[in-house]
Amino acid sequence: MRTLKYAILGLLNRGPLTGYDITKEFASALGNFWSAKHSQIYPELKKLADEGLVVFHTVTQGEKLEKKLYTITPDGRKDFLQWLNQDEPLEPTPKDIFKLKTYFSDALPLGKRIEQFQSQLIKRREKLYILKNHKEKLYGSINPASLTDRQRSDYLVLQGAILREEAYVTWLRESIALLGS
Amino acid sequence: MRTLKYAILGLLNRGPLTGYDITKEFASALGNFWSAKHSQIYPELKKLADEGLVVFHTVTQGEKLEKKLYTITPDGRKDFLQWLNQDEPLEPTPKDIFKLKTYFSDALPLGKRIEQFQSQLIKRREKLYILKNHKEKLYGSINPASLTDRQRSDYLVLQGAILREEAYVTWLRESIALLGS
DNA sequence: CCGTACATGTAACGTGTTACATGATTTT
DNA sequence: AAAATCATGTAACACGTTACATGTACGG
Repeated sequence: MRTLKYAILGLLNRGPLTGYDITKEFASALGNFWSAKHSQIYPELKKLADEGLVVFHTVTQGEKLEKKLYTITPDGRKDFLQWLNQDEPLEPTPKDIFKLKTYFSDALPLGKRIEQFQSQLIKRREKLYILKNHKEKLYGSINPASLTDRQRSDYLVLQGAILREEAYVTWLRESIALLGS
Repeated sequence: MRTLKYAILGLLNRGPLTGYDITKEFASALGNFWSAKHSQIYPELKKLADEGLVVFHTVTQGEKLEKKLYTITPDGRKDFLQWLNQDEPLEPTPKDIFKLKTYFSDALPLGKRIEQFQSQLIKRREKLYILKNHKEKLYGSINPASLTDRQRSDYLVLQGAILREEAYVTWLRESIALLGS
C-alpha cells in the first residue's frame, strides 16, 4: 500500500526537507498516527528519487557536512493528491496487546487482574494529560473555528488522539469497576 | 516480542485445537484486537512444537483426512502465564491512515474534505452498530456482574471495541461540525 | 454431483525494528 | 574537551499479507 511513501510526499508537499528533518517529524506531532525510523526513511527517499517523485540537491553545512534536501516534483505532487483524494476503506481493527491479555485474563487471580488494569490506567492517564496540556498550550484561548486550514488539520488530529485516549481510560475505569463488583 | 506465540498459547490454554480452529478464532471475536492468517499460524505451531511448548497428535476425520490437534504442555502453560503476569508497557500509538490523510487534508478543497469525513462516518457507524448488536444478543438482559470469569473477559473486550468505535464516531462528527463552520 | 467448508502447508514479497557503522557540528 | 545533536547510510532479523498449491468431507 506504500503508506510511508505518501506520508513522506505529504511532508515534502509542504516544503523541502532532509531525511533527518522527516525523521524528526515522525518523532513529534505526526507520531500520534504514523511513524518510521531513519533506517526506513533513507531507503524510501532513495526509492522515491528513482521513481522521479522527488529530487534532491546537496547543501553543505559548515566546512564539509553534506545534507540532501529533498523537493517534491510535479509527478510526486500528482501522485500524492490522487492518494489523498481516494476514499479510504476502514482499516482492520488495530492490534492491542493489553486487550489480548484481557481476553485471556480469566487465567489470573482476580487481584492480579485488577492490578494490571490499574497499572494501565495510570499510564494512559499520564499520556492523556500530556496530550491535553499540548492542546491547551497550542489552542487554549483560541476559538477553533478561527484557525487557518493548516492549523485546523493539526487541531483535528490532536483532538482525535485525545478522544481515543479518553475512550481507553473510560474502558479501563469501567473494567475495574466491573471486576471489583 | 512473539505476541502471536502467546495468542496461540492462550487459546490452547483453554483446550486442544487444530490450526484451522485457531484460524477461525482469529477471524471472529478475537479479531477485534489480534489476528493472523493461516499462513502465519501453521509455521508458528510448528515452531512451538519444536520448542516443546505444545504437542500434537493426529486424529483422522472420516476416511483419510488427517487433523493435527495441538495441546499445550506444562512448559507452554508456564511460559504463557509468565507472559500474562508481566506488566504491559503502553504500546506506541497505533497507525491510522485516515488520520494521516486528515493531517495533510488542507491540500484538498473544503467540500472534498467534508465528503471524506462523511464517508468514514457512515462506515464507522455501521461497524459500531454491528458491535452493539452483538453485545445486545450476548448480554442484552444479563447483569454483567453476574457473569462467570470467562464470560466477563469476553464482555470486557467487546465493550472495549464499542468504546473505541464510539470515540472515533464522536471525533468524525466533531470534525465535520468544525469544518462546516 | 456440485459447492462449501474443512484442513494443511509453502513461497514471494512488503513492511518495520534493532543493531551496526561512520562522521561533522554545536553546545556546554 | 566532552557531550549532545545533526546527518546519512546498511545489514540482519522479525512480522505480516497475498498468492500458490493440494486434497478431503459434508450437505443439499
